[in-house]
Amino acid sequence: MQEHYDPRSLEQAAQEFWTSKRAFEVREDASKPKYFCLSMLPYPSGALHMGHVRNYTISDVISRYKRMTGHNVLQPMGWDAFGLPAENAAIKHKVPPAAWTYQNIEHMKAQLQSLGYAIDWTREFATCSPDYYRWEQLFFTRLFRKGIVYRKNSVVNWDPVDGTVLANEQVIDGRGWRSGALVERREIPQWFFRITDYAEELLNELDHLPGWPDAVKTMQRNWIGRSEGLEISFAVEGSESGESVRVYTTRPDTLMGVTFISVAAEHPLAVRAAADNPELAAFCLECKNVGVAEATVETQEKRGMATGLHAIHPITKARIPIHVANFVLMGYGTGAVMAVPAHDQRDWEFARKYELPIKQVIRPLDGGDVDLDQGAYTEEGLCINSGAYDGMNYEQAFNALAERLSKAGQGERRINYRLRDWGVSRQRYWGCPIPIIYCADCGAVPVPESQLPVVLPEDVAFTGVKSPIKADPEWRRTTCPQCGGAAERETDTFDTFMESSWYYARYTSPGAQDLVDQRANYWLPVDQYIGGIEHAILHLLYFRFFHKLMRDAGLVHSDEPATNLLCQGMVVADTYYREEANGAKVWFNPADVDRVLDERGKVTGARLIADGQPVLIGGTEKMAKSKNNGVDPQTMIDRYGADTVRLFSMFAAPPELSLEWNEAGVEGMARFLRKLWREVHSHVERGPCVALDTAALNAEQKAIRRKLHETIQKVGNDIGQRRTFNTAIAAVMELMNALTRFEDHSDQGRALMHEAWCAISLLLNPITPHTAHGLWQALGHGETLIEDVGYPVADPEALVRDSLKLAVQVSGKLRGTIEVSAAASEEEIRQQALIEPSVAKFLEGQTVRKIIVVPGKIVNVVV
RNA sequence: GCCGGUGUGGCGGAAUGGUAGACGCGGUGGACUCAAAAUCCACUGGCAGCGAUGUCGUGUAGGUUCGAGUCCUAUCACCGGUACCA
Repeated sequence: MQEHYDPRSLEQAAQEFWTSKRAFEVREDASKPKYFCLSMLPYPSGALHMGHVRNYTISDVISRYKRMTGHNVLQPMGWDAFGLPAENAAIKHKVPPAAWTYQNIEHMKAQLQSLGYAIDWTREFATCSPDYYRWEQLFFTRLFRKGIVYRKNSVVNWDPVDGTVLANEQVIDGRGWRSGALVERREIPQWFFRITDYAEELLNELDHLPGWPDAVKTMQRNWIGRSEGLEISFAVEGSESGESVRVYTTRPDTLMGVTFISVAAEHPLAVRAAADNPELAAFCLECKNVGVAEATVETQEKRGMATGLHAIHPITKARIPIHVANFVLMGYGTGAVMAVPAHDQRDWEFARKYELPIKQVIRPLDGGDVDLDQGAYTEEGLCINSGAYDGMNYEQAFNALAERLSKAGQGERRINYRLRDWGVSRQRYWGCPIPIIYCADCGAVPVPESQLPVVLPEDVAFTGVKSPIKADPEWRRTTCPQCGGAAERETDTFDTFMESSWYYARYTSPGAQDLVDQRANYWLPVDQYIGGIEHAILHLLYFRFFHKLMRDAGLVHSDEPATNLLCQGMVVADTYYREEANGAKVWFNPADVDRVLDERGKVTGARLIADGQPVLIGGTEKMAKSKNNGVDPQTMIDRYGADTVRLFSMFAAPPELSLEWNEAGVEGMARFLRKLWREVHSHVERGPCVALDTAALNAEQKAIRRKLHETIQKVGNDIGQRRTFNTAIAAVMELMNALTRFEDHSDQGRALMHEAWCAISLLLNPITPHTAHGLWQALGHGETLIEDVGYPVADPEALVRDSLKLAVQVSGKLRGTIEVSAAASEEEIRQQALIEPSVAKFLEGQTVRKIIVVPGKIVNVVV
């Protein structure tokens, strides 16, 4: 055994051993329980960042642990290779998106391998490969025939100067990021998936996912947003054709309080009214001068304008003005809402601003007063000022109005979802081509299976604004699969959420001549899925939806893609900057900055190492290029070794919280591994030891052995059940501290130490597998694949205690502790607590009212 | 705006409603050394006290409970998502 801990040689040796054994290549094996451990598909952005390291280390710890508990573990890896950043890089660096992407993959794969993950690399793929996306195209054409996909108009951010569609993140303060032009909402035809047909199932199945975080399930429930209400028709005044405006409401009990109607700028009524009203036309145009992002629409100043048109209230027949409002969007619901300012806060503010009437029609159940000068009353209550409906509660009024309106043909009950159908068309080059051919005679025709894949050309000159396949008439030109006539290909590509919605299934079936084959039903569903919380809604909803589509196509047999989900927090770091004369901030990397401390170790300032001059401290933020606070994993691996980096990532915070990168902390982890190595080394140097005889141990030895087995129990539980790797590591550190203080070189003392060092090697193996590999070998086991050794299990006999320490409180305040026999009765504990001197002095002159004894924990004497 | 989350020493964090601050970092003092690095030992939430000890303390304000960091109500700050970033 080497005397000093040398991560470089240790890690190389372990990795070569695993590779030569093909240790992590797996196939279906009916004799073992399967375990599919999956990390979210990485985007090959250029270099591995700490977020990746954290994600894959969590996954690796769980994978190796599960393998050690006898599971057949699949841990795959691949690349989410299509996407916008490749196009941006192409513009900036004049490299084709494909070449840039492949380069990044090669680099990042080497980085991943240096971290020693137990990945089955034979299953790797990149989603930009035609061998992958051809099956996605095939599936799309099948869904087209089933009627799950359809085409309709929808709005996009349009940059009128560049003549291109912008992503929401490319719209900054309402302007295109490159051109600076004000963006416009523009309608274009796009392809959609009928995800709303699955809304009910996507909602209900959340109740059958106990292994998913509540936060994710709650967000998905709210996103789907199921509501029950009425869709009501208001006749438009003076319309000969019987035209009406339809609104949806979940508060039909407030119908008598409607004082105006708001419609979107694109609503047919608004368009008609604007035709002979230049002022209104200008306003409608202005309403469209804003991006499509919900956050933008909902935070802008609420504005509106009267159309001059009126609707007729279906019950009271009152004339109700119709307004255009900038916060109502066409295409979400009916593009029109009934406004009840007395009982809806947004309508109240709008009515106040434009001096529209506010009519109270609900009074509180408790009979209290409502002050409509302060705001809307939005709670449920009883109807007033509502004629025949006065005195009814929410449900009674809802039912009565539903019946009356539906009899009159003016409304009906409806279940509505906030969830909208999934638009999958993107007007971009670097994505999977949508396999549709447009024929003048036959319309939109799916590309036949025999002609798939529709390959995206990779060797292109891409300069920015226009997609090469849109610019190239030759690529577009084709013949109609139905009539053989001249036709054109679709030049839009898929949303990249498409590729990441089914990749997990493809991992199970490499080489299959369909999306998947029968192997998918051995591995699926995924047993543990791990990724960032930022994917809580979109990716995870599409992922669940796609699984149901595949199920309904007979490809997989489960209802949900993943039974357990772990959402890890972000990796953050300190930021440092200086302000330039023009107010611009220049950011400095934490590695280039020294912090100034006071005598208590509190940070009082910071200075740049290069010039010794002060820099400002900008707080702790997510590692990002824009703040120059990213820490390169490769530098850390080169400096400390992969195991130290893995250990710190798991130790610094529980997985769900954000992790603050701190190099001093990393040094602490390196120190721990060095110390562990040194301790095992000196143990091994003393030569072989005798077999452990647990019956022959003295009291001190028994206490150490109990500590050992308590730690074994805790670590197994922390890694296997609680997934709190930080506390598992802390427990091992605590054990090691106890062991180094335990200087007992007797035969049984050394045998006990041997048991302990062996157990620690195995306990730490999921987290620091290279070090564990070296220690296990040094402890006399030869070069072994530790994953096949088995995870330590606590010896119940070692856990037995003779006496317990109990805390004693007097009226809830801690006053002392007592040592009681493990067999002591409650009465004995009571007596002992009362005579304990530190307790008794607080009882003088007091009357003991009762004594609460919580077995094994605490005694509370209430006075 | 809306939905979800987080808030505990100088810092990261620990704590099935039961001894708040485990473990690590940082800091202070000491040992070893010609010296440094490495390593080892002791102390380290605030206040009062030589000390024993007392007292305050988990964003803020209330509440439930024998007992609240943990549960409830309100509120503030920060983070994530908000349908074309992934």
